[in-house]
Amino acid sequence: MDSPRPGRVRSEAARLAILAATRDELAQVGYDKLSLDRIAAAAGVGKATIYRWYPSKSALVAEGVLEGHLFPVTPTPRTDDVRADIRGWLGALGDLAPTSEAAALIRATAAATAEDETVAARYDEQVTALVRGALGERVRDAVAEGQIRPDAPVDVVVDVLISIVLFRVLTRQELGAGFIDDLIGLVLPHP
Amino acid sequence: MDSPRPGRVRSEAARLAILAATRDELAQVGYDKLSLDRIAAAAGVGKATIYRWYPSKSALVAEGVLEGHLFPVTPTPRTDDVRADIRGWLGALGDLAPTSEAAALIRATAAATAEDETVAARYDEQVTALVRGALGERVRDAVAEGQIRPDAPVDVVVDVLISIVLFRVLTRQELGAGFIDDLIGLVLPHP
Amino acid sequence: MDSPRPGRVRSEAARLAILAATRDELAQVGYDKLSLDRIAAAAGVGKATIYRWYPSKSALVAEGVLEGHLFPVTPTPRTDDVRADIRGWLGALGDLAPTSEAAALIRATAAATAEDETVAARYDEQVTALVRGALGERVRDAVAEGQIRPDAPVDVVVDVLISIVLFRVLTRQELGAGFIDDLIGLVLPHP
Amino acid sequence: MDSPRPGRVRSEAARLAILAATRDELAQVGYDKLSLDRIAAAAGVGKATIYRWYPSKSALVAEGVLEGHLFPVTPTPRTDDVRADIRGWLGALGDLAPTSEAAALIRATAAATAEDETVAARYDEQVTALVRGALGERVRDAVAEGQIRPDAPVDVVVDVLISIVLFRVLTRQELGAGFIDDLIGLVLPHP
DNA sequence: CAGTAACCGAGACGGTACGTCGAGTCTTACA
DNA sequence: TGTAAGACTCGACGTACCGTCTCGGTTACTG
Repeated sequence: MDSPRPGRVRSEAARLAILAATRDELAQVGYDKLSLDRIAAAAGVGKATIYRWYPSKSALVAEGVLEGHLFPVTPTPRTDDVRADIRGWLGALGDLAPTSEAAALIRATAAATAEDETVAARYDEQVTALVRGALGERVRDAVAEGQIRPDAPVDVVVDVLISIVLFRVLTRQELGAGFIDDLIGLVLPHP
Repeated sequence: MDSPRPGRVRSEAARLAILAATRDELAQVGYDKLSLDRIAAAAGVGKATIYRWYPSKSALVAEGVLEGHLFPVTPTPRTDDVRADIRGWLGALGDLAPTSEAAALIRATAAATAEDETVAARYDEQVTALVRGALGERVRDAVAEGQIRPDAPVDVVVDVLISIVLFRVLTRQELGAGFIDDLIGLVLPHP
Repeated sequence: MDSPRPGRVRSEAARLAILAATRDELAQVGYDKLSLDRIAAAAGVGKATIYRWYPSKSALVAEGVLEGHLFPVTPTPRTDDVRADIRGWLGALGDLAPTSEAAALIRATAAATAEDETVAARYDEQVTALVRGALGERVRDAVAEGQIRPDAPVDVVVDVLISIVLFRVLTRQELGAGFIDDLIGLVLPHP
Repeated sequence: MDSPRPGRVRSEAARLAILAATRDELAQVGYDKLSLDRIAAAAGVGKATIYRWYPSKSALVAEGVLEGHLFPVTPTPRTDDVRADIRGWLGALGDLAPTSEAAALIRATAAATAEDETVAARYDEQVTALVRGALGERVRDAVAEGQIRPDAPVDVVVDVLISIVLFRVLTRQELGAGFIDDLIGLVLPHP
């Protein structure tokens, strides 16, 4: 006889549809006006299915952050020149139009971070830590290679870079080439 | 000549009560959960009186920013040593407990900035510009006095300082003395 | 001696404009949705001017009734035949389309009467009494002329006629020729 | 076959609570001042639940009429004497104090009928038709038994009776014994 | 003929209720 | 037992009126 194991298995399709719909909603209307009714409808999912796994709106956003579905962390291509690399990374983010979907996502995530402490914790673990790791490694290598003054406080440098990007996106200001050059000159000091 | 419009004049008492109640609400529950019903009740004001003057929740917050009722910009006391001055300013902001009312206000304002473009513009004009002006003047004087390397990009330095403070408040991370020292060493280079 | 008080005299133009606008509003949207804001705007009058003279919405409607501006009491043309006269009066009211402005006014007045006791009293004095007087005189004359059975209860006959008209207008039913003929045969009995 | 729609079924308890609260409100404050907020609170029901099923205030009243929860149609006890029966029915309604809850309900329903066409239709189907049916049957039987002149227009007689009652309740006039006797003598003619 | 007092328009005020929408929970039928 | 559908309570939204209250300005009688 078969062992009757009643119960339907969790639908992975539903889970992914929920996260995708959440990301779309976030980008389009922001965190404040996020509607779980709309997300459920767009994902073709019952509202209860969302609440079965995410206890609240902010938990859903946090989970999206955790999954990496929300925040497009641009990888840093690597060359021999650390300043060119960082300039490329900043430039890519700086080229984001303030009206672009990616910028809207960043702003929505920032709003969620401001509103909810658990989202802030998730954001820090899953997004900031990744960027910090990647940038930090690149800068540390550059220090080892002698491109940067050996006493440069690498963690502070990385935090400054992240902060500046976030600030510019939040306030919808451009991140111009001149500003980037000055910034690199300031925080990546020659030996 | 501007002819005074007929009708009863706007009540200044109501205006101030609304802004005060808005500030309280913002600090207590954040931008996302702001309730105009509650604000109106707390201010002893009809809801229509709020909507008569502010077309939306974000406009109300923007007006609060404009009036300077929301954001407590700590003035920079001035000594002979620019690094001590900046260290004092950063330290005062760094001492804000993440749970303090002032920190909650900053986070709420940041959320409003992220959600709404017009708030972002107001924020930039009325808050960032003030801080930028005060810090910029201090740093420029220091450059003139020879405390800082003459080719330091003052505007970038100031933006970095503001960004870092905002980022730390948003992510609810402490702004420790070590971090502050490293930061000052990095962005206020000796000649 | 009794000297008339100084000060500006009441504006008759404003008074008439208010009553006219009230009548228009009543016919268009009914008593329930009557808006004093709209009436004031339509009459080119300040809201306070209305409230200076009428303590409430229902008082305004009552005053309109009193002035005879609201209810078009169709006069009864008189011939030798009382049944033809009454048939003519009923027919004129019966021809009112349920969507006509006059029918809407009657319904609005009925609603006001139902809602407010003072309006009911005014309605009775100023409208019902008029119709009762005119119809009653006509029927009494007919009794005297021998067209109607002498023991017919004239007041009851008149009340029946008024009631039937009001009921039909309220329920938006037609007042057909057959019904009218049967009604006249019933309540205007031959000697 | 009607396939049952998915989803939670409509709560009968909520439906009945809404109708009961509506009846109470109608009797207390009348149609004009009906407050759906108050009804929802009294019924222990969310406002949206009311609006889910009734598109407007008048539709809610219409449904109440349909359910027979609003209008207490006094049944006609039957004896051998049609005039005594009708006199009893009129007397029962005539004894309603103008301030009684039942009279207030009738007035409120009349106001709703005047304001809204769909309520008028419902009222006609569900209330007038019932009374018309019961009274009509009684009168027709009396005609067959020879108590009333055979050519009496029964439908008109019944409409006259209903109209008179409504008119008296609307205008808050008493329905005295003398008036009732005269009325019966007029509309229920002996053979 | 200047004062002055009641009038007027306009419109802001504190409230109440509207009809809609969203959050988070619960209850169906189905798979 | 998980799922889509959808009804439920609660509470906020932004709008419309209510009835009251200033405003500046306009008559028209009075001293």
